[in-house]
Amino acid sequence: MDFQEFIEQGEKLFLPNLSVDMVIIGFHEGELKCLLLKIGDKWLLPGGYVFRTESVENATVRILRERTGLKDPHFKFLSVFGGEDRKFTEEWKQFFVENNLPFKENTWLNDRFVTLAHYSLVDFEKTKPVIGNFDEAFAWFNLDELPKMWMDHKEIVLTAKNRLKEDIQHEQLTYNLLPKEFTMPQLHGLHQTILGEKLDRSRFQKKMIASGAFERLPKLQKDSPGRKPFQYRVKKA
Amino acid sequence: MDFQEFIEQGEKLFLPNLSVDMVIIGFHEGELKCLLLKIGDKWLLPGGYVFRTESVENATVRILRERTGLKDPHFKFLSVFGGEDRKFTEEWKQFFVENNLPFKENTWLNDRFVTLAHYSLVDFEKTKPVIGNFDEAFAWFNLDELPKMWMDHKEIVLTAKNRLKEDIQHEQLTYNLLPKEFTMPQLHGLHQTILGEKLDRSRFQKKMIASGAFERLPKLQKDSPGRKPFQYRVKKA
DNA sequence: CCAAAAGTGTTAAACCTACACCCATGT
DNA sequence: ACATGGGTGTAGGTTTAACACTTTTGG
Repeated sequence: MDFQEFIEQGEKLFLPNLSVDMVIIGFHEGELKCLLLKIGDKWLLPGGYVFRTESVENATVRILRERTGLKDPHFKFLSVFGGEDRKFTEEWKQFFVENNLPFKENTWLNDRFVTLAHYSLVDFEKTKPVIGNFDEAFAWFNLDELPKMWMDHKEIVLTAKNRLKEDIQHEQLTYNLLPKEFTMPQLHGLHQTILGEKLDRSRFQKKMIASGAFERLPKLQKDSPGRKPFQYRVKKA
Repeated sequence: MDFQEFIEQGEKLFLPNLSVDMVIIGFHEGELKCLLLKIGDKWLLPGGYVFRTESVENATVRILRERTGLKDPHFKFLSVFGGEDRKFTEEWKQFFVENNLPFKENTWLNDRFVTLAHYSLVDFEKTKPVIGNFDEAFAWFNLDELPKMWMDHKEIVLTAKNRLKEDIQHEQLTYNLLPKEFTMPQLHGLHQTILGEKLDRSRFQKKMIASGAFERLPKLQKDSPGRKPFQYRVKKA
């Protein structure tokens, strides 16, 4: 579907007033990053709309795949953002004007939207972002150094950041941020980054192993200075 | 808004293809009950639609208040149900025909709906249910003895039941199911009912008190057989 | 005074914490 | 050999579990 089609056909193809947004989180060089797209001079979350003939879940996976190139991306529902005047009118207007496109006030794009926000944890190395119809660029931003963003999108990212902190306490899901095979030191550092605090190395290691979620691979990794760590993989059910 | 208005104006007033449903849960005579409404020969969850000029949250509270008569009802988001063919066409058709109403296939009521399901914990005694536009009756059903229900509404109730089990482990929220002042034996029985298992009385009591969420009232309650229990109240922040 | 209900104690096991210690490896 | 990074051990405190004990009250 190209640009023109999208604008013209959107109203017929998609469920109106409903969008799906994704906070796509990766881990790179000890920092949590979030994938954003640029439209005009501000950034926004990867997102999309639900086809009238498609389930919300399907739309979510489809949108994720389109933007990340991943076959089977992880994702989890985050929250509904449904403010009474949640519109992107100003942002779209600016974009259309700047690009010499014909701006119409009453396009479906300018309607009030309820969005179903999700977060997705991805392997930074495996993720090959692809920009969408309107997007000028993509970039990974440190969760603590977000750029100017559309509407409430920054708030959505911060909600995801906090939710991740909570979820990590109850579920084993952070391995989604690492390659299939990873070491305990890597997982340890990741947890410290997410929680923003130091975690005892010894205790962390034992807790993770005791959780039974991981299986140790007899191989060791090639590294440089110290002892070589074991690798781990998520235990298949 | 009366019946006719609702059908005719609905399309203009409400966000299309989006509904809000509520699993309203009460606790009565040692059993968890769920408030359902009757339309035709099946039952459904209290629910409604979001005004175009209203936030989702506002709609949720409004719908809850309308059906329960409670001023400040508790509620928590449950899940999105967004199947690709989630329609009530058959159910509405049957209802309209049986009531000699003119049925139109392509009314907004028969559209595909994405619903935002919530659960609400209420004080059974304080809740005075009110039926809505189409409803013939309301009733409280034991969560384990649900009647025939519309579409996926039974699934939604079961999702709420399971979610409640999980949430109870992490948050102090079950007091919403009891009167403002309650005893530990009451809270104990409630937890046992929700979890479906026996909990050590001694440990439960100490855990609850240690949580610091409750304050003991020096009063005792009048009862019949044994010792009189303390009453507790949620500690104000 | 006895049974029932509610509250409190007791003990052992399990778990968490904060380190200390030991092993492997590159320089 | 030694600094670095990784893995494991241990002593202490805290929390949990299971059940025993005590207090209060109605009959």
